[in-house]
Amino acid sequence: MFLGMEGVDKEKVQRIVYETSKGSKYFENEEKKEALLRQKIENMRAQRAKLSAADLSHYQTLADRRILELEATRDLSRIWLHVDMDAFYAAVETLSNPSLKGKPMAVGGMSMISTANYEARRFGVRAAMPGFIARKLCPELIFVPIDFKKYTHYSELTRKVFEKYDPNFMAASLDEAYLDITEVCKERGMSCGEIAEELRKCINEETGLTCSAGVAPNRLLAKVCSDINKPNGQFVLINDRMAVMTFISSLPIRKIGGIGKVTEHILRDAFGISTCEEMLQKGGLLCALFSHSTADFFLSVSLGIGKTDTPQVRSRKSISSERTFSATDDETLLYQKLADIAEMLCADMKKGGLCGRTLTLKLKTASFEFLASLHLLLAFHFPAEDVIKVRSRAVTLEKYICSSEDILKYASKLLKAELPISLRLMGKNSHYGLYSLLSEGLRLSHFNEDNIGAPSDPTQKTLNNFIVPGDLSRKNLDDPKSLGLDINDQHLMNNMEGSFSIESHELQHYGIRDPLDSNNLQDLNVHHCTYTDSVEAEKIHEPSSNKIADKVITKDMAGEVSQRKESGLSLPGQLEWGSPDRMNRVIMDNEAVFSSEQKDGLVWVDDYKCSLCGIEMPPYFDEERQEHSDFHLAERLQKDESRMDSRTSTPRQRSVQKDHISSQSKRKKRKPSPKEGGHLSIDMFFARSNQNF
DNA sequence: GGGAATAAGATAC
DNA sequence: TTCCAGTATCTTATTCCC
Repeated sequence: MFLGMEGVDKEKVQRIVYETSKGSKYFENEEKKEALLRQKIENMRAQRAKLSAADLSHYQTLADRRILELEATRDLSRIWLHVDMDAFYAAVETLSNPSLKGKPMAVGGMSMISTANYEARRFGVRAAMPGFIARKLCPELIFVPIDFKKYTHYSELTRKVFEKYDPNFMAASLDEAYLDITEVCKERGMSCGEIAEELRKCINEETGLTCSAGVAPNRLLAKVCSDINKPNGQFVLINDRMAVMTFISSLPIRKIGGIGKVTEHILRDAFGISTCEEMLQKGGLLCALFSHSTADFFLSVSLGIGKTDTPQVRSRKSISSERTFSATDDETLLYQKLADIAEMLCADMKKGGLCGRTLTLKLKTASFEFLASLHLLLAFHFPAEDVIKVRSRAVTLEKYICSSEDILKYASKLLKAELPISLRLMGKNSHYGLYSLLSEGLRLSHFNEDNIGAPSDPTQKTLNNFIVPGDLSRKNLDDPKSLGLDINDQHLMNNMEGSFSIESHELQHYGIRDPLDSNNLQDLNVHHCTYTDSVEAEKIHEPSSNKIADKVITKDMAGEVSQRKESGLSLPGQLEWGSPDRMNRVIMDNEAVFSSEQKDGLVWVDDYKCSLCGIEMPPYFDEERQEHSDFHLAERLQKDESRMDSRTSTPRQRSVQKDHISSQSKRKKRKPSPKEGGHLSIDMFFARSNQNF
């Protein structure tokens, strides 16, 4: 039974959650993800159907052998205790404000709640639920803001107690820990149940909080056990093989740490597996259709085998900070947010005494929006493309960094290379095709814990080692000009002494500018430059001493021109060779780069009917016609963009790909990723559980 | 082929 | 009214260089 779920009207909860979230971007995104999952399940079913009797027999033999091997590793010599604090954050808040006792309360805000007390859970309010939905479920719900300082304090109190029972206990989070109580049981001549009881009592005395405990021969099982008599209870699974097998056989797979919603769905719908016993019975099938490590995990789980060793101190591998905000494409704001995040990250780095050399920028983009002021345009329905997308861009530096200045410096370069996020076609009254940012995050990894703060010289070769000095075809991110940074960005880019470069396949993009690359638009928009300035800027970017690159540019550009002509797309790059009229227009409008009816293949049939969609618009609707044309172009570019996006993933790679198309490059073909319809790999789902349990 | 770097996707709390 | 977080970890896949 789920803790605190007694008396919950599940149907009512589901209906309210559905009605409240229906139509939101999040909801649409979830639906897309579910559709994708269904497709993957179908693929797995199809693969299963292809297996012959001989195949099945072969894999069953493999599974049987593996089961024997795993059985041989079963260790029943240790006693593990998993402690889980009951509704930790909420309980701490109630402790510091007793008037909350007995009232439905949640810790968090309107956008997200972290924990709900048991009174609130009876209304269906859960952790990781948006506050506004929680309030719909329970209008009298009291919201308490998160106060990590408080929780950390109480967490430390619990850890002092844990230490008495196992000095090497493993903290899984602020409110969870694993303890090996084998020795303490022996030393004090107490049963594991008695020790668990005493520990829980001690925690309650020290903190005033209650917790639940699970005792079992390994961590995987101990975790499952601590959930059984929650809250303020415990469950003991004795160290006996039969007891373990009986316990595990009827256990729903979802109760196992590492089997989440997706895995449960796959196992249930593709293989009819809902319990661990069924998982064991269908071991052959699992060996046939999953990777070795995944099948291994499934089999060991179904035998109730988990980790029993106390792992070496595992040091942290990365540290990150991210913030979500309301969707925006305001670059000044984005840089400001980035600066804030860099500050936060720096503070955390200093707290942990860490320095890292790989910086990763994470961007969450919102869907295309189609806003139009003209009612005529609203006659068309443009389905949103990708609803929410996460991009990450990383760079590995030669030196270790931890200061907010350094973090911001390199983070700004990464962000700059991504901007503008939006593919904008600004008409006078309309605003089409727009990506805006929902969140930014920064992560630092590759720590140098031995030499904190000091610039060091890692023995590993970095990409920088391969950059030939003076090879300007490789655009160095230390050169603000090479990224099209304007004066306003300079405040973010001082102290440019650090070496910072990017991979060669990406560099092509910088050396040879893609006429369709939005960064070009950025140059035009941000610099407010004239055509001449633009060409000058272009010259700076180009490898003046690199004849080969010059040739490539010519060839690629020519390829692009002919391609564009064939496809009927306009070519912003043509500005540099094209008609003076168009150049003037860019100088004047500074934004309507793409405007041209002919270029997107649109013709006004009989002078009033759009050849592409049939909408009728009289000749004197000048502006409307122009915008209508832009609209078709936006649609086309988006299709282009999403097609490229599904094949490659980064704008840089897209650009490179385009270059390759035109230059007939012999670059290797990429294997389809799982995203592109390949076999679903869920190894990663279990990596952590394998590690932890 | 191996190692390193990069990018994306997924899980858990 | 509000309209779905933040942090850490791991795997897979790809590309490049040695």
